[in-house]
Amino acid sequence: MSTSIPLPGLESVAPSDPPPRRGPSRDELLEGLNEPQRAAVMHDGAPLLVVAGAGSGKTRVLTRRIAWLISERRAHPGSILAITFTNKAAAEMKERVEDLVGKRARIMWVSTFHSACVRILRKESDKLGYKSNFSIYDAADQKRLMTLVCNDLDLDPKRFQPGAMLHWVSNQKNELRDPEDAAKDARNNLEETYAAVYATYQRRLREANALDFDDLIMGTVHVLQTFPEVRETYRRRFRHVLVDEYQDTNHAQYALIHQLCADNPEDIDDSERVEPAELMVVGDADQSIYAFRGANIRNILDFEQDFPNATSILLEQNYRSTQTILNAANAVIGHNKGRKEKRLWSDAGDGERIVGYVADDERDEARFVSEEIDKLTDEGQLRPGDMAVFYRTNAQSRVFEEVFIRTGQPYKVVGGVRFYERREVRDALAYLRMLVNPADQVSLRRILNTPKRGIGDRAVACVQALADRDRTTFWEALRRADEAPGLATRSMSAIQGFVAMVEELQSMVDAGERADVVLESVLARSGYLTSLEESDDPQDETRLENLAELVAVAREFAEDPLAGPSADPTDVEAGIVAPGLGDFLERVALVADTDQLPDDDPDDQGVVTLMTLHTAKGLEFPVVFLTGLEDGVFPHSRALGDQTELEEERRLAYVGVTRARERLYISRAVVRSAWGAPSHNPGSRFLDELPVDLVDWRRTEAAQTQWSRPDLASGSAARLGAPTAAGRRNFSAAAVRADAAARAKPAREIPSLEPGDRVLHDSFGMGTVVALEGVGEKTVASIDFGSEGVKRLLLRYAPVEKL
DNA sequence: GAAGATATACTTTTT
DNA sequence: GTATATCTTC
Repeated sequence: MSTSIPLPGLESVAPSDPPPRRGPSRDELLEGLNEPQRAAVMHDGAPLLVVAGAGSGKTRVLTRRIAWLISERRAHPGSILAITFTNKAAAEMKERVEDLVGKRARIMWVSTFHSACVRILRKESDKLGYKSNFSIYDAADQKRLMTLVCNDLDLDPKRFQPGAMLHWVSNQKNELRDPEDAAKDARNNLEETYAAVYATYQRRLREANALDFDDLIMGTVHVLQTFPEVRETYRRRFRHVLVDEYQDTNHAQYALIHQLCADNPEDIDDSERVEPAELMVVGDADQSIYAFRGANIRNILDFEQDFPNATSILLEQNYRSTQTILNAANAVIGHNKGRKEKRLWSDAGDGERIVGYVADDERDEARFVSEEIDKLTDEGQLRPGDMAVFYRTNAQSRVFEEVFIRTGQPYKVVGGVRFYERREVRDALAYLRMLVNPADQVSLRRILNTPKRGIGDRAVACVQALADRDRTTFWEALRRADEAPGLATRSMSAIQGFVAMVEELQSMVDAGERADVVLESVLARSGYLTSLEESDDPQDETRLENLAELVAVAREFAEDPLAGPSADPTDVEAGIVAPGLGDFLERVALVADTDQLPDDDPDDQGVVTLMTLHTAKGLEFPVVFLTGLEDGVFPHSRALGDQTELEEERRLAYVGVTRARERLYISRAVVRSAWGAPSHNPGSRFLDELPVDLVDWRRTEAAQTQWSRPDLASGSAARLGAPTAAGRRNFSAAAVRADAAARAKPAREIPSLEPGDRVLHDSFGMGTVVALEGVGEKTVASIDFGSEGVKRLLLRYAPVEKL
C-alpha cells in the first residue's frame, strides 16, 4: 500500500533513482521466523505492539520488518523512522537492514530519541528561540549549572542538593511541564522553591543557548504541538515509525510518538489530511529498568488504549537460554504484581544447573569467579570472551579488577569512569563548545582559568557583575572587561590574553577548519598540553594519552563522518553539510560511550566483560556471573522500603538472569566493605525466589570454615543452623552490631536493631526497620515511618527507641 | 590568586 | 575509597 510516497520538500532527503530491485525475496525475509514473528514482520495497518520476552528475537523481527517494508511494500527508506534506546543498537540495526536491502537503507532514520530530536531541532530551533548551534548539556554540565542556580538563589546546599533538584526538574520535563506549570501546581514552600529553581535553571540554559537531554525531547514535542505545519511536515515524511524498548519510554517520548502517529489532529484542514504513519512498538514490561529516570511502564501496558485499533503480538519462545535459566527467570519475575503473565520457554533443553556460591567477603567472591573462569576456559569449550560478570553498582567492579589483575585474568570493564567524563576530555570539549557557542557559559567558565592563567574568583565576579549590569552574556562582558569596575590590572591583562586566544581560535572555526585541527590548536594555544607535560603528577601522563585519543577520534570523524554509531548520512550525502566542529561535538554529546560495548571489537573476544546489570540489558553471554546478591546491594538499599522500586530491582534481576545462554552463576558475600566499614548483608530476597532444585549450591553460609574475625565466631551459634533466609538475616546483622558496639564504646548507647524491628522515634513516631548499613557509630538504619516515609538515620544520633 | 591540606559527602542505574 | 568543596597558608 504505502508505495513510494512523494516526499515533501525536506532538503535532507536526496532524491534518488528507484534502485534496481536487488533485495531479498519474500521467503528470505521470513526464513527462520516462527509464527508470531512472521505476523509481526508482515503486519500491515493498525498500530502494533510486539511484546517480546527476553531473547525472543525481537531485533530480528525489527530488522526483518524494516527490510520487508522496503522491499516488499516498497516503502521509501527515507520514510522510515526507527527509534532505539542506545546508539549502538541503532548502528547495529542499520547495519543489519543494510545487509538485507543494500545501501539505500542508509537514508533511513535509525537513531535514539535524542539523536532524532537533535536532528529535528537543528532545523527548527528558531521556533524554540534557540540558535541552531545550541550546546547539549550532559549530566555534569547540568550539575554545574544547577550549582550556579542554587548559588544565585541563595539556597542552602545542604537542604537543596543540586542532584536532587536536577532529578526533580528532569521529572517535570519528562512530564512535559514547563516552569509555569510547576509554579502553578506548587502546593507548599518547598515546591515553590523547586519551581523557582526550575525557572532559573531554564533561563540560564536559554542564555547559554544550551539544551539538556530532557529538553531535546520536550522541545521537539513543543515544536510539533505548537506549529502544526512543522508537525505535518514530519508526519508526511515518516510513514513508518518503529520504536524499540518501548517499556523504557517516558511521557515526553510517548507524546512525541503520538504527535507523529496518532490520528489526524483537529487543527489541520481536510485538504492536508494524511493517513497516520504505521506504528510498531516493541518492548517487554518485565525489562523496564529505567523508571527511576522517568520511564513510564504504563506506556506499554496501556498501548492498546492509547492507540485505538491496536493489535498486539506476544513472543514467548526464547532462542537464547536453557530452560533451567528461563525457569529461574520466570520464577523471579513471577513475584511482581500486576504484570501480564508471560512464560518464556525454549527448546534448547534443560542444560546445566545454576551454580550458587556464598563467599566470606567480596574478595572471596571475586576469587571464586576468577577460579571458575579459569576452569571453564581450561575445559576448552569456552573463551573468556564468552563470559560476563554483572553487579548492581559500578563500585563493585573494583574487587573484581583487583583479583583479576592479580590472577592475570584479562578483563574489560564497560561503563564506570567513562572516557568522555574524564576531566581532561571534558576540558578539551568545553573549549570546543565555547568556540562554537560562546554563550555557553558552563563551558566557558570551566576553561576560563584552566590551565591556570590568573583569572580567579574575584575576576570572575567582577566580569559577571558587568554582564548582569549590561545584560549581556558572560563572554561579551569578558571582551569588554576593561569596563568592569574593580578589576585588577593583572586580571585584566590575563583576560585580554584569554580573549585574544579564543578569538583567534574562533576564526579557525569560522574558516571551517577540521575538528581535529581545531582541537590540536586549542590544546597547544591554551597551554593545556604544556601544563600537563610539565606536571610531575603521574596521572597527567594518562591525561595526555587520553587527549591524544580524543584528537584521534576527531581526526577519524573529520575523515569519515559516516563511520560510527550515530552516523547521520543524510545531510552529508546530500552535500548540505560539510562535517565541522559542531557536528563533531554533537556526535560526541550523543554517542558518548555506548560504542565501546564488547562485540563491537573482535579483538576483545578473549576478554571477560565486567558491567552493571543496567548496561547488560540487550546483551547475551554463554556464561554469566550474577554477583553481590545481597539485600542492600541487590536489591539496592534504597529500594528496600518501597514496593515499586523493589519490583524494578526484580526486573533488573530478571534482565540479569536472562542474559545467560548456557550457564548461570549466582553469588553473594556474607561480609562486604562498603565505604570503609565492613557490613554484613543478608542474602538477597531474590535468592529465596528461585526454585531450590535449580541451584547447585557449591558453598553455603553454614559451610563456611574460615572466619576472619574470631571474636565473632564464638558468640554466634545461630549461623551454624540451617541456612534459611531468616536464619541468615538474624545472624549477620545482630552479630556485627554487637561486635561493633563492644569496641566502639559509644557515648550514647546505640540501639540494637535488626530489619523488622519496630521502633519509636521522637518526632517521626512508630516505624519499622527495613535495613541496616555500616557498623558501630556509623550504623545507618533505614526505617519506614509509614506516612512520614522511609528515613535513613544515623543510629548514633537518631532519637529512636527499640520497642 | 594559587597550592596544599583538610573535610565532606557520596554511590543506583544513563540518553 | 574517591572526588569534590572548603579552608588555610603562602
